[in-house]
Amino acid sequence: MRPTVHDIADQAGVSLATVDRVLNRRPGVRAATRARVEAAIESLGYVRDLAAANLAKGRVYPLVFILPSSDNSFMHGLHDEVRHAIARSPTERTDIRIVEVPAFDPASLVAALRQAQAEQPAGIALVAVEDDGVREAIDAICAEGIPVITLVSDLPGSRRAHYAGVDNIAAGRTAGGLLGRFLHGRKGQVGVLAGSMLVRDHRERLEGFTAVIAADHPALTILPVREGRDEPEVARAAVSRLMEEHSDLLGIYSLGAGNRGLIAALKARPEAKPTVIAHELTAFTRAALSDGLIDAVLNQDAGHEIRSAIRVLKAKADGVPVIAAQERIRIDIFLKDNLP
Amino acid sequence: MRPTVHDIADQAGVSLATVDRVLNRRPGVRAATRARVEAAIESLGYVRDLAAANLAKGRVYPLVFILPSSDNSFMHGLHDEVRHAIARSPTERTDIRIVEVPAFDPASLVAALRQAQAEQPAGIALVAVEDDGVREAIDAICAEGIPVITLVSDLPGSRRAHYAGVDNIAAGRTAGGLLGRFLHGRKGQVGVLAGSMLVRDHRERLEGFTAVIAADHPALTILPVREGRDEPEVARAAVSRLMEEHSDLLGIYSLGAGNRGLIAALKARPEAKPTVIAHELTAFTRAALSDGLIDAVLNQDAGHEIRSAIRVLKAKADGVPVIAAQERIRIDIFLKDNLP
DNA sequence: CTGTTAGCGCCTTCAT
DNA sequence: ATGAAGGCGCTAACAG
Repeated sequence: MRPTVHDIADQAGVSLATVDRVLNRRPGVRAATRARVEAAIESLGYVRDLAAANLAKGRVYPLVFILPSSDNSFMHGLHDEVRHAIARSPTERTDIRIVEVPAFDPASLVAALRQAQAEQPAGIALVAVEDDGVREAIDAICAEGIPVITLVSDLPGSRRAHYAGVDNIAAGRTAGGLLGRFLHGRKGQVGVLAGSMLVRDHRERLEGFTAVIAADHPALTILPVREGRDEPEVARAAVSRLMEEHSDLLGIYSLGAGNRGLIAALKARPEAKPTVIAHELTAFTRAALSDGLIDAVLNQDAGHEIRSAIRVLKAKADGVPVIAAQERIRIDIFLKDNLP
Repeated sequence: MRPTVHDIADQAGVSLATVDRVLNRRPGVRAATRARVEAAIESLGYVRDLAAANLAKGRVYPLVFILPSSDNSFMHGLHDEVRHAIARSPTERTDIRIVEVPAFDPASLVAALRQAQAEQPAGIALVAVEDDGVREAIDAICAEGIPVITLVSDLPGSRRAHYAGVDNIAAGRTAGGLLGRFLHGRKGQVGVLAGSMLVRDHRERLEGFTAVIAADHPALTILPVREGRDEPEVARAAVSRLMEEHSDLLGIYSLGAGNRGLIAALKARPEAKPTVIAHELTAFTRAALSDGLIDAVLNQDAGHEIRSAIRVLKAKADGVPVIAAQERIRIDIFLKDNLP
């Protein structure tokens, strides 16, 4: 049988209340007594039953998710997954609030963070934007002991407790490796469509992509990056122009969202079909994969990211460890042959 | 506040004990009373607090994992993951026993199932072998209300409650798609190395592979399958022979385990480097990927499979639903560019 | 058939 | 500074 608080109390010769004070680092215990209790905990190998503790406390985990209000399928999916999590709240003891902020807008993000902080939730998750003000706002929250984690796009240099998202440099490298092999030694130019160079995930994907093309596929030249703001219409215009200016384009790497626009542009010029690698599996990219318009899709599973974020926030709030391997968000690669 | 058993008792005008009997479908309640209680449960929207129930019951989940004793890295990894789960048992209320059986041996598997059944555990997981005796043994256990799930290799036609493993047809299709694109229109022969055609996962991978090659890459011819028994030495010999007999081999799809042998054979003939797709990321395949000896590795994450199997078995034992998307085991595709 | 009561492991007033 | 007692939501004897 696992040792309980009663065993500790017996062994240390104190009451349950004192044991509890020591366990929860509350004041009102003489140093000597505390030491006795701690010795008992140690020697018995006690580990607290979190479920029982939560039952007694009636604990719920108020969490705030700050998400950009971008109008693209990936972000819609992310929102949906948070809503699903909200539906599970009763059994998971969570109380999740979604806050929407304009995309790529540091000031709004900082304001949202401040407001979330005022609520003193058990944890905060956000899609970060690379900005020092954001960094400071995050650090201020962490300083209060509230765990903050980044979602989808990380913010190194901040004190965030965790990043729930893929390794974007590896994602970019993978795109480069696939595109290079699919193009198989042909010589020519490839274009890159990004959302915004303001977010770290897009910058890192480009970095990985560029590195692999340069190292392993020197016959390919990368054209200057076009930005589509992750908005379908902007993306469409950018890709159309790209294809007009370079009629002999061999490939396109779409490393952001708004692929609806990319696909529209590809459809508009069926005679010049480049090899295309895109990110995020949505209804649109899925159809394009099936049709052969897109050749491979790199995906991050929004459901996994959200569930992982919640598990990690709860664990951090309780100060218990997580299973690291379980929380690594993987890059899914989809070809038309393995669509789920 | 969520309704509790007390609320039900009040509303139905009965005692806690009666509510509990109804909730747990135990006998000793008049039909009329039962109906009243059920009406109260319904109208209050009651959902039981599993954590509290488990606390009261002192519940633990005795589970049996039946694993083949094959000497290859993938199976070693699978064993390791179960051991990790055993280490977490205290906090997860599980009590896991590992049973080892010879690989590809239906009779031993049936014997192990019978013995596990005798223990009346809360659930059983096994790596299935395609065999009617195994099917019957599984069905007999399910008939007793003990959930059985298949791991890595499924057994359709049995009553197993769940399959924790990848879609092997899709895996084979993916291998075919990648190999075809990497070979990019070249004309010639490709070889296939399997473990045994007795296990369903290998048969399905072959099926998917063959279909895609035939449909999308008609310039490629698939040679008759060689079996390596998932044993490194047997696999090495098989591949060596294959390469000797076909000096102009364009590609190899290794759809089973024992890739240590495949790699040794490839190294022995550096002058004739075919394009190679293999399964399972291990220390050996990882090194071969880095070295360019293998071009892509399809992987199933053993840790995810084991954790998923445990979650599902517990859920089935409790009769509660699982999050389907969370339990889908994905096919990871690794190139040298996205090694974790 | 139905109800009373104690208790799972932990936390929290309220006294002392 | 410490302890006694009651309760979280649920289950399980044991009585009636």
